[in-house]
Amino acid sequence: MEQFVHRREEFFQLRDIFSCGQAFRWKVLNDGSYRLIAKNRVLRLLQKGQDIYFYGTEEEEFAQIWSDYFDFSRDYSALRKQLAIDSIMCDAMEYGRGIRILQQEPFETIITFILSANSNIGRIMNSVEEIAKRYGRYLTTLEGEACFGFPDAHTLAQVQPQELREFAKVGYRDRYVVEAAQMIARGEVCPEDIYTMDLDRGKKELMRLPGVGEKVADCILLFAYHRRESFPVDVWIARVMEELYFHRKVPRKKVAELGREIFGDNAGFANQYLFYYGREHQLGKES
DNA sequence: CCACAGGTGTGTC
DNA sequence: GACACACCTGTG
Repeated sequence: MEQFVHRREEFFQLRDIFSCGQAFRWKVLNDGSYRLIAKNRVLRLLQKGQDIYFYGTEEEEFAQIWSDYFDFSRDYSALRKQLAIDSIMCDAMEYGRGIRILQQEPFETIITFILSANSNIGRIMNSVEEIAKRYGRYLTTLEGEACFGFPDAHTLAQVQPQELREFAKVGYRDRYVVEAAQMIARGEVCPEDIYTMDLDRGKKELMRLPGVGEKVADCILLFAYHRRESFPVDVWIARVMEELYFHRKVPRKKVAELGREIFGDNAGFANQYLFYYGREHQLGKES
């Protein structure tokens, strides 16, 4: 019998957590459970109502690794009360009831969000999968499929950009990925240091990496460094905010500023609820 | 075949 | 600092 850990949580839905655009290495299996690859480990998650079963781990590892990864120490009930400032947020939070912001690994998050620029979730997931298959460590085989971890900076630093383009279909982002990995491998940018920086300083540091602009830096800060005040503005968030809050066209930079003003310290959570709600309902799109 | 989606980098004013 | 435009691939 495979080892597992059981938790019961009101605000936790695998579907919401994985399809809200923050993570790319998950898959729904035949029985409706989810397979997640993270931290060079494979986890299988099964949810029945508010009961969540984490297969392939035990209490000690769960406490050490997965508890923080799934943000178990946060009181989502209290967070939701703080964010219930208007009917828009209430609707968005009801729709994305089970969203949690994951605490993912910095290097993997940096690379996957470099790939995310000017792309879409399906394509990003394919690219990341191919990169792991080719350069990552073999972990285990699940339902006949081999699972690989995400490679480290030293490994990706030695890859030929052209190879990445051919195998992983990353397009012109090939050199961004390799050059960013090289800067990190050389210690020019140190992902660990960013944990201790304030938001602006951390953002500036990340933006030294090629392919990392305002939006990607904000995503990395939110999804890897758990900076909940970060407010990434992509095309969806811009549309949702313009349609629901501003009722006019607003420049990206201003949307980010206003988002932080409206939602304060929990702007990142508001952002995720609104993104998920807006994108699923195709809000603000013409025709 | 063509249109469209999607952030960043670069070049121009 | 504001803008236009190129960049690559998948999908409709």
